[in-house]
Amino acid sequence: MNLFADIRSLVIDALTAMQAEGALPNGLDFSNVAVEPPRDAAHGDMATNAAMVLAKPAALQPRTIAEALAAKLMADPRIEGADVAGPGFLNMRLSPAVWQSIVRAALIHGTEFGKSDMGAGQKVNVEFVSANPTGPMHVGHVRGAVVGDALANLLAFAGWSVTREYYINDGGAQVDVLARSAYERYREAHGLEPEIREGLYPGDYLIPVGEALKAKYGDSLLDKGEQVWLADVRDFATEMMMARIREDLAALGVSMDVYSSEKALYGTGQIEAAIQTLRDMDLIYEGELEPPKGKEPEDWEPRVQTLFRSTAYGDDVDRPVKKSDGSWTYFAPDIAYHYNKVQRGFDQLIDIFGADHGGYVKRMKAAVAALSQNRVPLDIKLIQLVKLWKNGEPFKMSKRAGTFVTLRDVVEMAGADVTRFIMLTRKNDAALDFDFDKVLEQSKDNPVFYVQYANARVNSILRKAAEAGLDVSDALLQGADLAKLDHAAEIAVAKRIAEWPRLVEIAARSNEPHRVAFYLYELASDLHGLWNRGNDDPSLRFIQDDPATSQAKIALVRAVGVVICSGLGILGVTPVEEMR
RNA sequence: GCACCCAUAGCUCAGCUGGAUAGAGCGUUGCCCUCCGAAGGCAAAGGUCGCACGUUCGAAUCGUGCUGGGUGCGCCA
Repeated sequence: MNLFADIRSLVIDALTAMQAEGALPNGLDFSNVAVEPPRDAAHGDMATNAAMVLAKPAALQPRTIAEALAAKLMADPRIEGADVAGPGFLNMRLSPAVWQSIVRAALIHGTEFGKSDMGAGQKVNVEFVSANPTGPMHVGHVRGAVVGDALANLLAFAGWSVTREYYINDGGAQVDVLARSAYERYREAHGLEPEIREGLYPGDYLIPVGEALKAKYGDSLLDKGEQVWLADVRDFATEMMMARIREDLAALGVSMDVYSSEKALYGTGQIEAAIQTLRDMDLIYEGELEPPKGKEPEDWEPRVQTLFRSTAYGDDVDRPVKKSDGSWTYFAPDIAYHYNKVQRGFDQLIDIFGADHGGYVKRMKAAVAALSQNRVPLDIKLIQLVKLWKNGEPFKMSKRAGTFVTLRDVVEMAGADVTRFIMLTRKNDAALDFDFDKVLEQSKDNPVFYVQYANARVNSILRKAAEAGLDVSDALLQGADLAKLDHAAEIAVAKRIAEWPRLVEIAARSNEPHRVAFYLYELASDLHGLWNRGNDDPSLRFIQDDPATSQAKIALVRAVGVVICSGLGILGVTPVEEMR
């Protein structure tokens, strides 16, 4: 289904045949032979660098190889022309039938068109969001949630078996702070003045937690010491926050397959076991760390800690797994958690972190490399900041949350579809501006609108054609005489459609879902362009007097719509049928 | 001080894991609706790809060293 892969294997077959005939020496490595669309369309439809890559190892002139290869390739009916150009490129022109057949393939496979088996069913775990269960999700989490979810969709489309996972940080001091904050709201629910001291969470969202605590415990916790209520209130509040977070995720259209709890790792021996595994590899020792250069912490004094020899796996310094008082650092349960993922049999791990966790990447990769004996690759995607804008100025603060803009604010103001698309219009490691005014604008300045408009146009054309008395069912369009799609402008759109399966593989290989968004923009642009050419050249209008010609043209339009829907599906954006 | 990320047109950004004359959108200039949705399209102008070496047949892309910006750097998570 991937045309580029098909042509590449055609090239490889030709090269192999040349070896059999003695035109090329045996034992050449073909892995660097690439088949790509040339940047400049004037160079043809496909280009291969085979002659340049093989010239040196074969001890032949690039031109000699290229000419022999061209002659071989010309025997295939799909190849209409093959010219040697530049330093040794072989430019191929494909027969129109090739492109026309792509349109048919898209119609037959529908939104399955472009699916790949590249992942070969390997198990990949995508861990994302993992927001602390101490409050509702805020803007900072939204981009990570969208990127993680879209990446998971993309990998599934490319043939991986994907697990979406959320790691609940419910084991540290921050959930005690949550408990104390909720307790003040509990007191408030009894008519007492809450004491929201410095360091507690001030947001309104804890008021319902206080009321729920009152409903459950009555006044039995009032005027009691922390040792009486802390654990219960902590569990109760954490549970309520997680319920809230699940709702937030649902509002964005994200659902997790697995929620893993940090707290659940304590007391089960899992942390000890993970650390012991490292110790058995001589990667754990007691030692002192050098003070950080530059700005030294004021209260620095050397302490002996339990350290992980992460430098053995490329980290800059060894990292503590225990604090000087002997308790675990945050890193220790995280090691155990990643060990758990390795033991569950994943072939690949992906973590989506905020950019402020950049300093954590090397040690986490070191831990996974050590614990999996370099079997399981860990890719960590760092998500850069989102800056919100409204009315030309930075948008800050939420009335509800007190200190931050919540996910709910964003989704209510922009809608889940718009939010998701915009969050995917930058690569993950570049900062992103999110302007509420621009993302809702109905113009070509707004990529969401532009792509949605293209899909609405497809539907509009299908409606008009039906009104004109044409049968535009997929079954009929699949059988259309696509040889009638002979105009260069139409072939150009078919070429773009042909890129889709390849783009899916490129995006999946690099774990970069944003590429899908950019591709859809280009495809939309092609459709808008073709549409407008119909203004000047009536022969390019989709609905013609001749029903067979109309069907072929509408088949092309429908194929564009299919790919847009497929791509939007990966991004998690609902295609609109009609603009209002 | 060290590590990681970023630097591409006036502005906002793509750029296929090394390919040919580096691409979009905005903005500027000039065009296109008696015609399937002009909420759109076409065209022009605009570049030492931060700088300097290096690897290569070939570098925006890979390596090294700089410059400028962001993030992080034991007893937070």
